[in-house]
Amino acid sequence: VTRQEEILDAAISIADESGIDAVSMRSVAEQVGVTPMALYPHVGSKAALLDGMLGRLLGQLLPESGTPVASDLAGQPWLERLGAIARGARQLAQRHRWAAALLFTRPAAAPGSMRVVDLIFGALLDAGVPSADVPRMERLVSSFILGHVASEAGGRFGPLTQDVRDQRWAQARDELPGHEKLASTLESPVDWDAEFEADLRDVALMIEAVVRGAGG
Amino acid sequence: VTRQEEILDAAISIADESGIDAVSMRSVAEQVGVTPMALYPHVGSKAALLDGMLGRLLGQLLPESGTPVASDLAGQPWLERLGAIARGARQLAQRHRWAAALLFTRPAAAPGSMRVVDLIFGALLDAGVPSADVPRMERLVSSFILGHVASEAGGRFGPLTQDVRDQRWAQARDELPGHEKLASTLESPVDWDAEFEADLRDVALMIEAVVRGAGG
DNA sequence: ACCTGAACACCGTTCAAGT
DNA sequence: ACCTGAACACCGTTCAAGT
Repeated sequence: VTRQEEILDAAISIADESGIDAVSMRSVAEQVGVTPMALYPHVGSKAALLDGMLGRLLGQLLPESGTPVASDLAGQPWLERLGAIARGARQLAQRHRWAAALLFTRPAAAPGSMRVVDLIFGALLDAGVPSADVPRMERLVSSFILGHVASEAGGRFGPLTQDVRDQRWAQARDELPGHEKLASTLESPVDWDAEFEADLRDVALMIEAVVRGAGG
Repeated sequence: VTRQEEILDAAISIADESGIDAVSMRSVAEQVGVTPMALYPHVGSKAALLDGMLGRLLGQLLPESGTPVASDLAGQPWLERLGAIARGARQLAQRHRWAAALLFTRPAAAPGSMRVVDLIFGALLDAGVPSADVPRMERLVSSFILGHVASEAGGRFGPLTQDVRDQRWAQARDELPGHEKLASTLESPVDWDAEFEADLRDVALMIEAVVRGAGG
């Protein structure tokens, strides 16, 4: 474990416990047991620190090639491999709620992120998606996964506060006809694990439809 | 135009010109021509200011019900309506690059966001999606739209720097077989407008597949 | 009701200095 | 090579005071 990794892990643990806003050069330095200025030779700047934190997580998203888990994955059909990546991303976002938002703004130059893209490329090729469409479909699929995962982590799917619920129904009668039609369905609680699996099935339907459309 | 709206618009224009990090109570106050503390009675806090900025944009995403544009939309087939929402969201993110990331973390209690959800509900119902699946499909579709739009705005799809490109190809031969197979395709530049339209077509394929699966 | 000014406890980062 | 300490130009927010 290098000194840099030690610093990144300290920053990650602060972010996990107290949120990304609690990560400051001063708080990280204190956790490492050093002066804020001592971090700079190792991480460069605050922005580079955030990049490094994300890179370290992405390195852990999928197992290193050569490990038993990696070869288990290699033998699976394309849909299993895609699902494993999606579930891994969701798990990562659940464990590190601050990370999801960063994935959009940091161009993901981290080596780990390119391996993830490559695995999706491979799954789509095996599914029969035409080469010309694979890069676009990779962006489509990863946008959905990231969007879903960031929505869950960020609270976009979460329960509204009571005031907002009341406001919602006061408004519903005239301006929100869709909500009114779905009133009974919207009452029941949601099983988010089941929803994610159902979404993955529907994404698979989409991929198969694209393959059919291209195939003939 | 209330004083609050004047403050929100000042903050939005600062964010558009200099990024969301440039929005501070001090910078907004200066633009309004007032002391930082004078903002508090109107916007409450920095966090509420960000919520207000987002709410103001969402109010502009779709036309008020009753306007000509809104009734034009009402007469269209479901796919056109869905496309109009998606294109509106993309346009909003292009004009206000800072806004996309906030949409994940602010539970979107703004009245504007509920109208958008309702329009998607309506489109999915008209498409023939079973009521029980509509809320989930709304989250799936909006997650994709948000994910795509945030990726474009945040630079996740953007061109890598030259160093990273070189690193990529050094790595490609052994660990990135997918990239190697797609080498020729990955060279050509991407038409992002066309990609978004192609994605919308594929999302429509998915919705139709779900309808078929449920229908019999 | 609306605004000001001073103050407090924070930031990221530079610079000169230590060992 | 690695770390420290003081300093600079910023933050969001509280509080007492003004009109």
